[in-house]
Amino acid sequence: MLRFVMYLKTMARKKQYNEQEVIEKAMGLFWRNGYEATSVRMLEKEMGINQFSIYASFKNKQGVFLESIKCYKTKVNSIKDKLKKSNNGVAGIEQYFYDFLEFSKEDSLFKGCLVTNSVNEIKEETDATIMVELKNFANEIRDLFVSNLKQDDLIENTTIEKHADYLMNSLLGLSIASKVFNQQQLKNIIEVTFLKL
Amino acid sequence: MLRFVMYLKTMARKKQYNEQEVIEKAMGLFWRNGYEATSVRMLEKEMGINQFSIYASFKNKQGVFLESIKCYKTKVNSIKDKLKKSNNGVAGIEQYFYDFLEFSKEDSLFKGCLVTNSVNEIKEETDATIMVELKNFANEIRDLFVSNLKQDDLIENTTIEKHADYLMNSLLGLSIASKVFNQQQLKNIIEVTFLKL
DNA sequence: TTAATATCTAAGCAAATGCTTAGTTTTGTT
DNA sequence: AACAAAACTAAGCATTTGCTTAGATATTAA
Repeated sequence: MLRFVMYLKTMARKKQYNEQEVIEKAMGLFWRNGYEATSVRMLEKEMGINQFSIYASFKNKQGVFLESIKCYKTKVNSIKDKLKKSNNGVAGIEQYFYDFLEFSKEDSLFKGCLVTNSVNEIKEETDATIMVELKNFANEIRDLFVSNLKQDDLIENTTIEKHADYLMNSLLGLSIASKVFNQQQLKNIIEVTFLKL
Repeated sequence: MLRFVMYLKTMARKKQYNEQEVIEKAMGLFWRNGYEATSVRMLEKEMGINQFSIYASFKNKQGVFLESIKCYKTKVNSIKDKLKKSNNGVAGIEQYFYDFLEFSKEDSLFKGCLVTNSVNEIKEETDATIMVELKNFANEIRDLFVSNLKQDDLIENTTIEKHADYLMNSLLGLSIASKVFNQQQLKNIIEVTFLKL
């Protein structure tokens, strides 16, 4: 109550930007560029707002990055949800691989997975917060693999966890492979990965 | 001849460091830290020589990095040669996966593959030279996979190339997975990867 | 209209970046 | 012993880094 009154009392000029919108742009830059190689000046230009506003809204560069990861996660949700609802076992997982490739492509450039790229850059000791965030993300997808694997009778229950790890590894690989190999090779990779499942 | 005389004439003070030795130290730093996050001051300390010497020997930071990649390649040769001589098909490749994990481990920390890490950091447009270098490296290992796959009768000749891509993808994945998953999971990944080959 | 205050612009800060230079030291040749 | 020249030290360069601050502007409640 008191707080509400105080808010009204101190309410003044409105923000001229939408935090969600500018974070989406920041995310794109981090995705293309990586964390270290993205400077606050570059963020300014990309987000279209002044440094003051960046720091007012997100505290610091790491804050912008953490929000970008959150934003990335919600974007990934579109293909994650599809997998969640698929209910067709391994086939659904295979489709997820193709969906990921499409998702990570901008024009003809493959950007990989923002989270995977970050795992490579962030050093556990100095940025434990971010690393925990990243490991959680990987495990969320792994869990979806587990539940889809259970839908088929192809894989023994005892080896489902192993197969989930196997599939996560292939997916992580694809994040890098997409930057090095051509489209046909990427298709081959997915094909062979699921060949004997 | 003339050149030799000139060399003798201008011969003066000797270098107080061995270029190969200091590059090995630089490589270790890049491997642990990545390219962007490694500053010339850090290189100074790690290599144990002054900035002047760094620039005299390697031209610039990128020069140090390129030499580090070369150095990394010769280090990898130890396990690559083992694979080359193995002559036992898929089993030899599987052993290479384990050898790589051991090779990329420092104390209890997995550093991944320096080249793979770099692919993630370097953007094709700005650092084309390095990217070419990295793609070549990946293809060299891929070629070894091809020739080992041919040693077995397990895989049809028509699908050997596909399987080589598949294995390269798993290996790339392992470079990241080793930073996120535990030892048992890594073992599971390799096990399943080779289960039906 | 006016007072209060959140948000803006733009200039500025110290520190770190990659790289260079001036000047000293060490070495080999004469 | 004296000279020439490569290799050293250490200071310094311009630029960029992440972040802050002073002051102008806009918006709301009274």
